Amino acid sequence: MQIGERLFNLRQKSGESLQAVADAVEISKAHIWELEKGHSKNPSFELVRKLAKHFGVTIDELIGEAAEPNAETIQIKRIHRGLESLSERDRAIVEETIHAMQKRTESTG
Amino acid sequence: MQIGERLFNLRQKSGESLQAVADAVEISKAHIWELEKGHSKNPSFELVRKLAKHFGVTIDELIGEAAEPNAETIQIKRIHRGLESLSERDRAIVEETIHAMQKRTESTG
DNA sequence: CTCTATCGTATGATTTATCTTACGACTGGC
DNA sequence: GCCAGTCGTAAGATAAATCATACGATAGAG
Repeated sequence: MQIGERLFNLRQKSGESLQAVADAVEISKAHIWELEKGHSKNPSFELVRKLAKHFGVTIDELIGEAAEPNAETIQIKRIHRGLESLSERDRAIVEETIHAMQKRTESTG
Repeated sequence: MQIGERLFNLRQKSGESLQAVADAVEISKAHIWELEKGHSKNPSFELVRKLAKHFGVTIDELIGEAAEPNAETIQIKRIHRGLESLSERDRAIVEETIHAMQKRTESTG
């Protein structure tokens, strides 16, 4: 179970500081650290939910026995989150960019 | 969200007393009552998990937050799929693009 | 080199979840 | 009638989560 260890791994993979995830889930960075270190176990359900959402993993992936996602999927999920804050118009631009990248990659290799 | 209300309904449906579910999830009956009455919100994740298991519902059914996909989330999911076919390098570029868009939107209003 | 910001760490304060205990209302058995 | 048990309710105590703050180390800007 060790939520602390998972939390630490997820944070390392996403390359964020304690403060960054603390801000994202609206909690003190001290508490994030305490959770990672195991000085605090049994976080509230609400906090677990926020953490899972922020890291783009399911609650089972954060707490349960499910395997941890690799760096690649974390990057994708982080982008995914960023998309939500964009306007539909901007998202359309992003989508075109991706299509262009795909075509370029196809022809190159 | 009102976990208390859900809890009460589930308990009524199962016809159990406060003490019965308290025993089942290994917690005091007082606390079950406090949760139902809303005198305590934000139970620990572990407790929520036990309660869901005891009542035979999923955590989502206990806490309740079913999200029907709208047009926006559909667009996002489409982009998400596109991301998977990109190289890590290209994805990093996409991410920067999104960040730039976010900043522009922030400053604009 | 110095100043400043940010990193992880850590401690003591505060808030909140959770527990212990007890109450009055209501039952069923004697 | 009374006694014992269980019900939901509630207040007060305790434990634990969460916070506010500060420290030394490190890295970058000037």
